[in-house]
Amino acid sequence: MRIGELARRTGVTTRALRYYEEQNLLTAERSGSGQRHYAEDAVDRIRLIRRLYAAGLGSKAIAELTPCVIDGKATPELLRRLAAERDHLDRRIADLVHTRDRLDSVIGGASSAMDTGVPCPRDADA
Amino acid sequence: MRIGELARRTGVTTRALRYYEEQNLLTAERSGSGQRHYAEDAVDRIRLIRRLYAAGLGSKAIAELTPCVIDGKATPELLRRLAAERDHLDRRIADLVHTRDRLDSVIGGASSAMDTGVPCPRDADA
DNA sequence: CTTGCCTTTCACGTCGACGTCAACTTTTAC
DNA sequence: GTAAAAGTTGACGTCGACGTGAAAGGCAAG
Repeated sequence: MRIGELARRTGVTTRALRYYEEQNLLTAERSGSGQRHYAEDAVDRIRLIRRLYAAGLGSKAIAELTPCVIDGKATPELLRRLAAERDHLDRRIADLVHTRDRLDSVIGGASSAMDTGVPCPRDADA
Repeated sequence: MRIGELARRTGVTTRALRYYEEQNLLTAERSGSGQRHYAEDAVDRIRLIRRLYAAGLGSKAIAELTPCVIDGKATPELLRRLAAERDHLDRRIADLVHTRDRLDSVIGGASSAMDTGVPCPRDADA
């Protein structure tokens, strides 16, 4: 398929697809006239890339990690890298959960302040 | 206290503190010569700001929300806003947890691929 | 052949949260 | 009194993941 169809099927713009290729996240066959042609599994690959972006990884990290996932070439180094990213992600999640809880308490305080007309208590913990 | 001490006590740079003021997230008294002077509770306020940034909010959203948290002026509108941000955050957390699990399975696949010498299986679900 | 959509590369624009000089004034320490 | 340290405003730089034309060539339909 050509770039337009891949874009429609994945929901990402053609600009993004060319950008991914520029960042070595994606490769494509070229027809004689220079047009990109993708195989079916490109769709899955895009999905993988999008998930890794969603995980907070940058294009550089993704470029280093995808060969492992795609080709199964898991060097110990890459495994360490993956584990490191996983830990990173874990901490981000914990942070966000903490923040959500704080936000909840803020909401609680604000609600009761509205009910009672009394300013909500200030921040206490770290 | 002046800006340098506040910076040391909060761990954010003076540049960031001036930026926060520019974005109306923070106010300061001025001495005759124009230097900023902060009260003790500025430290807590910075922490609040940092948490909201960590929650993925932008300066604009924070500027709209902090008056509520600080002054207890919780209008129904602001409460709606807070609740909306909370839900947003909730979804982000769920996404990240999902991604982490996917990353775990990738790690699992890569490990076994290393052990068995067999390429890891391709992506299956959405 | 031409119309019209798709594709190509090039290259500057964007947005947000600051970093990083620069040029100066104020405060502090000796 | 003087030098170092810390403060001020102003303005341009950064980084990342694209957006957004521009100028040109490619491809099937009538």
